[in-house]
Amino acid sequence: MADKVKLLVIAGATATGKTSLSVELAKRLDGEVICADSMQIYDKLLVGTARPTSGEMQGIPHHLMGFLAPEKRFSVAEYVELASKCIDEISSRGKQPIITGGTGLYIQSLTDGVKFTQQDTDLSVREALSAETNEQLYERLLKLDAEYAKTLHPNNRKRVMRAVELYIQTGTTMTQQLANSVPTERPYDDYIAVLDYETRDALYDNINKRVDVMLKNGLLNEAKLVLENRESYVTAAQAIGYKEFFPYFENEQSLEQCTEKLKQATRNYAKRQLTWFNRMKNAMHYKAACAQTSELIYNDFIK
RNA sequence: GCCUCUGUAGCUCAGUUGGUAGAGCAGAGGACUGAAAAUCCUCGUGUCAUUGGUUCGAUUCCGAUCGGAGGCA
Repeated sequence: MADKVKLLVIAGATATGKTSLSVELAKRLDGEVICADSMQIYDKLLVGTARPTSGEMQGIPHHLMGFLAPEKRFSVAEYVELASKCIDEISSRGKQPIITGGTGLYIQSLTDGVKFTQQDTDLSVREALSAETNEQLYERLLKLDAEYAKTLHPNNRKRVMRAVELYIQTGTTMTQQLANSVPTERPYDDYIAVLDYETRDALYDNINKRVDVMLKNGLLNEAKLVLENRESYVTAAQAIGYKEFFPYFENEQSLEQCTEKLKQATRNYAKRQLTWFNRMKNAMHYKAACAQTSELIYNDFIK
């Protein structure tokens, strides 16, 4: 019990100030930051993913940021593996690991210590299944794993397909995986702080302003890059902040329209993040609430 | 000044052959185990511009008034 690594996690929706807060806490705790963000891991995409600049990092080492070519796919399983190693490595040097990011799935899987079923990267099954309709896929899943199928809506194609794929490739059903993947004991002595604003309006206001700043910082150049490579940037092209400008480049919509669309998409995304973190707040391991000041989190963490 | 079209949910618009109305988007809530910034689910009462008339009954038909758009002078 005592030899568990102490882990600080700074979670929260986009534009809640995770970056500056984690740098501040890293300074006080002699720590290093590990990214828990599904898009900031990619190289070449800085402005749109709000990756911290070297100025913002203030000399604090940041890991798992911009290390992957945008052409590469990535997955939670890989994330948990890489982040775990990173935590151990930082901790072995006597530094405090700090996880910072907004991808709920990554954070939860890491802190719960989810053990994913061994599976090779093989897209052939997925490709083979892609010809089937939602109904056909759902029928298939009902036969393989009715229990899990009942928790999904037939329209949720990606999830249905993944569950089928999991079984075909590994012989394990999703129900089995869910039952066996979470260890009874959490791997880290973790402390999760979730950042938020007093009101929804304040959050949305900040998001809108940040989009305007991104545009001044050259967001359109990155968007153009993503547009030109949208075939190969499989995962990265899904990032919010690029695809919204495609209609502008294709002379279908004005820059203003696209900018509004981007602000809206970001607000919608923030809402989804809030839902995720709200659920985490209700779980046992959640400890701090709505703290925008480093003081509160710092004092609570070092207890 | 005249003519035509138009005024319905925060926005864009359907619709009611007269029995008080519904989509998309926005917004709110939720789910989430190898694409997760992805994907998916649930939630729709609003003086149907105002005001008279016809009618058992008008948002729907007729008139007037006030907005808006276009056309002709």
